[in-house]
Amino acid sequence: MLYADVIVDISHEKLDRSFQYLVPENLEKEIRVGMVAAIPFGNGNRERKGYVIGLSRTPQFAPEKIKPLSRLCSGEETTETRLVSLAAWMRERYGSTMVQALKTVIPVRGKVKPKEKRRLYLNIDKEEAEKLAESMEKSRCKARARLVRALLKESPLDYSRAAGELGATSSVLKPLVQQKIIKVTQSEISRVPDLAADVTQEPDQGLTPSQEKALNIIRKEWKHPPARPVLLYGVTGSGKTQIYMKLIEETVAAGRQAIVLIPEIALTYQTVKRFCGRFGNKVSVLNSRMSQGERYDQFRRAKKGEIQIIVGPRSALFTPFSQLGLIIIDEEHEQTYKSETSPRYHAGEVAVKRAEMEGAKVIFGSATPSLESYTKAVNGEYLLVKLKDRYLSRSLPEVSVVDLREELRAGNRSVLSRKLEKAIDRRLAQREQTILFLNRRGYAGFVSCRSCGTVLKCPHCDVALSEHKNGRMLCHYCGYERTAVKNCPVCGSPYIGGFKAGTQQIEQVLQKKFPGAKILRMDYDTTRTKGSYEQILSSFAAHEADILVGTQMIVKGHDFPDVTLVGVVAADLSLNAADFRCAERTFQLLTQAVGRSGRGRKQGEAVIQTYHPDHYSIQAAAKQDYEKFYQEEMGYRTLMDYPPAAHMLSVLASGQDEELLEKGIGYIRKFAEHVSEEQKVHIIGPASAAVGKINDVYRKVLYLKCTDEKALLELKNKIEKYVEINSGFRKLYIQYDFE
DNA sequence: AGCACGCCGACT
DNA sequence: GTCGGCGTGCTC
Repeated sequence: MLYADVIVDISHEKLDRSFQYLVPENLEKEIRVGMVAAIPFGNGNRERKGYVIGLSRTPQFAPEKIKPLSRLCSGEETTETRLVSLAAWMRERYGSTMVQALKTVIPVRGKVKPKEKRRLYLNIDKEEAEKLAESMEKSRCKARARLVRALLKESPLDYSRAAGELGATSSVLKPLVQQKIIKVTQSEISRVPDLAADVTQEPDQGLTPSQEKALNIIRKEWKHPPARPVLLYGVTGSGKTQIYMKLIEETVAAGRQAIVLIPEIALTYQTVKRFCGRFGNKVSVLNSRMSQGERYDQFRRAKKGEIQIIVGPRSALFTPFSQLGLIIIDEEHEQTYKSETSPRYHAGEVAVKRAEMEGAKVIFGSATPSLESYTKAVNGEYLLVKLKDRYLSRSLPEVSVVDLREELRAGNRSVLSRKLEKAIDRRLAQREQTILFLNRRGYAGFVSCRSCGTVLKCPHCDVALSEHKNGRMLCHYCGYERTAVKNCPVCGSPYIGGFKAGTQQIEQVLQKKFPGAKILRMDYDTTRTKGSYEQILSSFAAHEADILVGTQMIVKGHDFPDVTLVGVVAADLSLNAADFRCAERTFQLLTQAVGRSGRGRKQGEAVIQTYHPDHYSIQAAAKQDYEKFYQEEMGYRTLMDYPPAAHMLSVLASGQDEELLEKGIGYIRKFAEHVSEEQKVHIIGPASAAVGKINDVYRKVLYLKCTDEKALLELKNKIEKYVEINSGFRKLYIQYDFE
């Protein structure tokens, strides 16, 4: 007896789980996970569509009550079935529930009603309706009367409003419709977002010889299977986007579709503009501020073939194109490609998998490839294509590194070194623009005691509180708030205060030093409202200000031709994070920041301020030398058994009962030790997670390192089973994450 | 979502 | 008693 786990294709939260069906013997050989099946559902055994998400030999439900499924719908593969099998692969690869995986892959099966809006009309004239309502009130048809009265006041009436405010359930509505008193229409309301109104037609400018050369290498690789994914490594400003566009054009011309992933839509406003300009109504854009419904509409348009290209963040990867031909992952090294919620998938990996399933090609692009991708390229798993020249042979900026310790010794206590200050002054005199980059958000960051080192923390979340302008202390996780302290709560010292290096301070310092300069600030505070990103960026691009001060968000993918100076205020801020990838992140941020300078006709300059001028990530970034950085960093990863030298799995357990949590994760450790005896698995922890407590839920983490990826995956599966079988883990929530 | 079941008020 | 509206709960 073979049973199939099926998710019913009805959008309702209560049905958001699987149901078991018996597989008829003649279908046993044919059925696969991911197929769509017709199933009898509910009391009336109405036929429904369902996704097969699992197969097993054991019934989870009273066997006599399990109905057989009627038939398999699609012999041939459809977009949906492929996406469902992709979800099945993700479930296995990243360790999540099938429902979670399916939800990420086939979105918007939930509260938001799909595309159409149901509306109710009165089908009889008003007098008649008035009489009818009266007679209904007299008889006991109160709910019906309510509905008719509402329709007398307002016609048409939204079905959602009728169902919500008036409590008109189907058993109220249905008889009225049958008696032809009320008419229901299903009008389609398309929520097509207004693409950047100021899109300008971008002509095909033609390619430089080095771009042409890179294109030919890619075309050649893709001509003959197996077509490997391509890692396009091009220095900042080398014109990767033009290569993407050419490849997209060819894909669309061949009757296939393309997905372009970018880190965060709002950050690459200019990129979006360029795509819209080049491809017009063939392209659609998804962004993270869009509602679920808007997103759903775009997916539906893609499915119907109304668009050929989609540009969007991570989730755009699951656009249901029927003939997917190309997936581009721009700024491939970005952290946003890794999902923060279960399944904790990496868009790059999933892209390769989806492409493999659908016969599409993948291209990764970056000026600072992640160590993972570059290693794969070095090993020949990806094809490495280099773009070494800047577009139109503009040269890279001149970079200098300033030792902040020296500055202090020389008596300069300002956040601006003498060198940086002079450089800004020169730019102002020449009417050129400056970008100052600070890798920190908010006003003052954490507050610490200069005498004993105590840091003020949130009592619920175990993270440092940040001081805000109004003098209050805030927790950025749970919103806990308290007043500022005058004395250290531990040693009583009055020397307690913030680490003064926020964007606001820098703005104030600049204002004082250069009273005539126009300054723009861009950070989480100034970009909270819709459209403010675009406003600030276009204002700066139009040279309406001389200096732009901001956090990481300003260093990504913008072209400001008048910027000839980039200053990194404190490179150490990202270098001292408690994370094995902090050197990589620092190198990436610095390289990208430096690359913002001198993208126009004039030669650019960059100044990096730091307390660690000799660190290899800073040195390599200053010289824009990726190879050098890669060698150094890979040495460190290999020495420490960190990815990509080894593979690492983190097991995050969380729960409200701290004691139970400690016990549970201890058992997992013991189990892992026991199971992996023969393999060389290093187990680290358990330790408190980076954020040890969120909203009074404790979190502990266990790290498992192993050079053999398959062995680690197997170990994860075993732990998953172990946790499932033992009821002691019922009150703990376990998440898996391949780093 | 859509169907059956059972409660409850009104009328024979 | 009986009829029928209307809320509730379940669906492998």
